[in-house]
Amino acid sequence: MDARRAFDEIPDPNPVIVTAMASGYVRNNLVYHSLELFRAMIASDSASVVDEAAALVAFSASARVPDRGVTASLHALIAKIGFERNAGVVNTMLDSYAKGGSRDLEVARKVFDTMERDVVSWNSMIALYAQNGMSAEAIGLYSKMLNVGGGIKCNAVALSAVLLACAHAGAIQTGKRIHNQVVRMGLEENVYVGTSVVDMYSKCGRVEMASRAFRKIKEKNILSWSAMITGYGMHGRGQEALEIFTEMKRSGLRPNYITFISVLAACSHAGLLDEGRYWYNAMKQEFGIEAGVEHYGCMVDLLGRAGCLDEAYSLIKEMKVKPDAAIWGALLSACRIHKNVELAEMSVKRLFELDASNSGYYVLLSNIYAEAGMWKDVERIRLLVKTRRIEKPPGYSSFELKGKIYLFYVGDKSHPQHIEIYSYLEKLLERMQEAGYVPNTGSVLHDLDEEEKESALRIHSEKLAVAFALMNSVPRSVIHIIKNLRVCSDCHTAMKFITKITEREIIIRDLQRFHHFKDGLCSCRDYW
DNA sequence: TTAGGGTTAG
Repeated sequence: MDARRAFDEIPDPNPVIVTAMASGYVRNNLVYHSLELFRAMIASDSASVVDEAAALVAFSASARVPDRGVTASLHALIAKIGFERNAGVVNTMLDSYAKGGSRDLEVARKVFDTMERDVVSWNSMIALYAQNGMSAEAIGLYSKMLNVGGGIKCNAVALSAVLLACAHAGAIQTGKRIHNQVVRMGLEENVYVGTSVVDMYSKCGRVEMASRAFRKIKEKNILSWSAMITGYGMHGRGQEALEIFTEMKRSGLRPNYITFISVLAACSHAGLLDEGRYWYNAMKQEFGIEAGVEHYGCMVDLLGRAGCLDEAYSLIKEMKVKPDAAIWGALLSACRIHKNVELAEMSVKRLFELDASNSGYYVLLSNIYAEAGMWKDVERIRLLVKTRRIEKPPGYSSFELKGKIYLFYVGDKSHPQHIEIYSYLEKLLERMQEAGYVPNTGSVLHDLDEEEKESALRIHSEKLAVAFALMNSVPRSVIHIIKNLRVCSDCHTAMKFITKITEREIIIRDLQRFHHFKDGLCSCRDYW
């Protein structure tokens, strides 16, 4: 590096020069070299020569390395040289605690609570919560900022951070409130805020609102377009996703690695087999983008679900990158749809070599055996789960009522209204069965007798959440449910009957995509 | 010759 040679020739570099050198390292991703300079400063006890700028550069460097020790020694240094009240320096430290490898949000919060906060401090803390999936904390802190923030007003940065939290939680009511604030502040055209609004509405099930917000963004960048493509894709509206993609290219923007993940995922959700194949090839030939593991994942999913299991398997075999668990998982999932036990067993073998701790794969394989009536193998998998001490993340569904998020776990009885919810659900099930609903017991894991299987299905979290929503929401309003796993096929069928009987619209976001249930039909046309 | 916070996939 030329800069380093020049730096070494300076006999007694002052802090300005040291800082410039360190910052050069950070820009070139040579973070450790940068930190080395600051370590030397700390060690030589020359704290007096470290100025504010140097401390800022040091912390932004430490935010990029997984070394909590560095952040901690810098933390000690700023106290020593009297920068602990300097908002600029402390804000950067706050960020480095949470963004460095330690992901130490608790320490970050402690720093936040004791510092003299300015608008950047609030925004950083809200963003850190939002980026780490702690939506309730992010939304709560945003409200706190407006109420007790000592006159701090929200700005574009706070809005995009809190919108991310709403998107993650599927908090449509809060999201709409924030959107109103965006409109009042005239920030609809802002590319950061606008893109966040698009993302929020997409992930809260309102793709039309997302589209309207998208049109208002003045200078759309690649992220705005990708967000809109993803939005249509998640809702199974593959053709519209492709139209946006075409429009993006016409506007002069070049699609990148992530854009193609959005495009291929959209094809996969909508079952657009030919289009998916076409864009997969064009990605390399026309745009020079080498397929990454995520693109292969989309293609295996697309081919597999369309029933081209052999082609999906061949694609995996010819991959230039090492297939990861998600790839074999996509094939396994396709094996379930097309009831291919043999290929499923092979996929699982490869899966367990990569990641034997993920409960999802055991459940999937067990379901495949169960649907094939191979109960002995189901039992074998259950034992494996036990002996390997595999922990299942509990399945839950959530529903937002008057701005508050209610969570329902499988068989949940913790809700104060649970007796009413269960009896409401019983009555609903009776009416559904009169209308022709037959519980699909094939999706039950355990080797239970038929009656037991039926009662196991009744208490799935999405059914509980929908019952609660029907009991408490405004009549005729659309019901939004967020689920942390995939919807099972019985719940999918049940929702269709529920919309028919109650004449209500239900939108469920699961781990993969959206299902819009209306008048006894689902937007996915049962392709999922 | 230096300086803190925000948006896209799965």
